[in-house]
Amino acid sequence: MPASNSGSKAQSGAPRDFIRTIVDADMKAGKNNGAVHTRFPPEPNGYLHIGHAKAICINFEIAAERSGLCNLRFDDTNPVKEDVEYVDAIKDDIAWLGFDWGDRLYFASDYFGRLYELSEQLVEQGDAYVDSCNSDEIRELRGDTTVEGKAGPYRDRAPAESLDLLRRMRAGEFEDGAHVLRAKIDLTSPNINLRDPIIYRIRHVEHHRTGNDWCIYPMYDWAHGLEDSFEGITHSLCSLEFENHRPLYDWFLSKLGVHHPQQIEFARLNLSFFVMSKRHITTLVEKGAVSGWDDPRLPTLRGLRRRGYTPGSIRSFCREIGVAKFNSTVELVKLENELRSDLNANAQRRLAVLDPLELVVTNWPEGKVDMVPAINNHEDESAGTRDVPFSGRLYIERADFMEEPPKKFFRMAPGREVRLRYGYYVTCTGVEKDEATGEVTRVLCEYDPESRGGNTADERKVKATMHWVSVDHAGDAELRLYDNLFQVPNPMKFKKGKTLLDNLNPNSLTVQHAKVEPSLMDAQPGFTCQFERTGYFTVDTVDSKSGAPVFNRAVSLRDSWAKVEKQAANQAAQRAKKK
RNA sequence: AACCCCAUGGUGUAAUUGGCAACACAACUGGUUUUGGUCCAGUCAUUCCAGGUUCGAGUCCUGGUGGGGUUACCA
Repeated sequence: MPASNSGSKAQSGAPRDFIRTIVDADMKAGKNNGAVHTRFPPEPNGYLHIGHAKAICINFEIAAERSGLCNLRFDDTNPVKEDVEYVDAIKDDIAWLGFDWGDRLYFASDYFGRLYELSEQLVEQGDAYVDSCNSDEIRELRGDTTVEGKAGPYRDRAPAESLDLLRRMRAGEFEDGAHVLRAKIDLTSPNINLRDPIIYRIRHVEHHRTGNDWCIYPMYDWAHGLEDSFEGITHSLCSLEFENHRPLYDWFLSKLGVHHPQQIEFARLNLSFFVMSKRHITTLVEKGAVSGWDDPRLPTLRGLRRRGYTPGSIRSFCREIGVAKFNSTVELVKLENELRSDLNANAQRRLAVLDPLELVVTNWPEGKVDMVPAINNHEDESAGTRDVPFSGRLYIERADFMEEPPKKFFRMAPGREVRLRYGYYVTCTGVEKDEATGEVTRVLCEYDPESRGGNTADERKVKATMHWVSVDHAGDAELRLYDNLFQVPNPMKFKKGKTLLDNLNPNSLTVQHAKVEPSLMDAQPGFTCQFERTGYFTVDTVDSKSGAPVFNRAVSLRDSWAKVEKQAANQAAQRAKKK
């Protein structure tokens, strides 16, 4: 199970939404014997992203909350687009999220035989016929939203003749495209899906699971409802774009007189600063804008996982955003908030200096090393402490020292006393500079031997507590600081002649070399911790090596000092403008 | 263009089904703090518009406006 305190705050009762309301009403009315059974039905043609996570959470959680079941079913009806590689990746991602489909792993391809038999029944009933028009002719005859469809020459083909042709299609007597099986519904329907939709098409293609057993493959509309029916699904939850397919879903099931689940549609997830569609993510991968499908800047589950997102944070995010039929865009900060909330409670703290500046403690005894205890997690006492070496030469953050500090700057400055976290109070006594550039190369200070651990007997206050790492004990680590992949909230909005790529953020990845406390040098891939005062980092699962760790920044800490700085900068700019 | 769906703070969702618009995030104030983190307190909408029904409308009706989906031998 994922380490998580997910749901710790959304405590105002169980989630409520229109789907849960329908399901509960059905159960109360005794429909389906009062049971609920859902399914998550991906096509194995790509990797899952956080939008899929929303659907996964909805299906698995609605069932679990009501002691029901949720199946995992691969909708592998189109062999030209699918592959086992994706089957394995999808299973892995769902399990990582923490959901268990038990022994209920199904494939549409396992139903090919039953699906075919029912199609013969439909033909015998006179509800389907074999059409021998080619795809252009079919499209032409079907019309469009302004033009009514017209019957083609084969629509009134006798059932016996259609049945014979269907059997020969199945037997492989025809080339791709020679015939199709179509439902006989209504060519004049304003809903195009009802204008004699295709049920089977001929495709002499090897299927990743059934090999060459079949040369006709069922279309989504034919397969999906029946799969739901076979599995005893009670509520078939899908996204809004299938709304217009529901009449067809219902038509097939009622014509066949089989178990009839209820299809309910909900809005897909949109997240600001991200693109969710497979097509666009593919573009990013192919154009080299990202390193692959598991790039930590991508909203793919593999990317988020590598970035340092926890399963619990994704699940609580999905719970928080709710379910509705309105096409909305959730702010990225909402997701980040869930991650911070999870990690704040569960991640251990470590000391790491991202942009090192040397600090010399001039009154520190030569050669002395003091192992000071550092608290692993203030939010979780059971996480205990660890000892960190403190010595006379330290690294501090360059941004934590200013020779001429502005008003609200609390950190180190000449003459000022600050606390080095878990260490000692130190007072800045001077600086050393590069004579040519004027850049500060070292900061000098004196420590108070009575302040070990960060407290003094006289309880005098300091305004800042800073993190540090001992120079002689520090390890070198590569840090990958991620920012939004796109620089605009809606990357799909671009001017004529421009593309998605023009909205990329050129600074979405910054690589830095940091000084880290010794314990971090053998951190295991996937280990996630907070670098105190900077952010949450996770050891990269691809490029990190023992002794040469690589850390990905999952998310930074909230930084109210940055806001103060920004405000000050804005005010200064405005003042300059006035002059 | 036709058909279908949708519309509640800056964002995402609630509202016991016609009865005081709630929660989370964001933003802003202030307090606490050995992380400028966390935590705590406070501020921030009369529900797209116009009519109607009603003692009473976010909720029901009519008409607008705006947004999304569909028009594949993909799912």
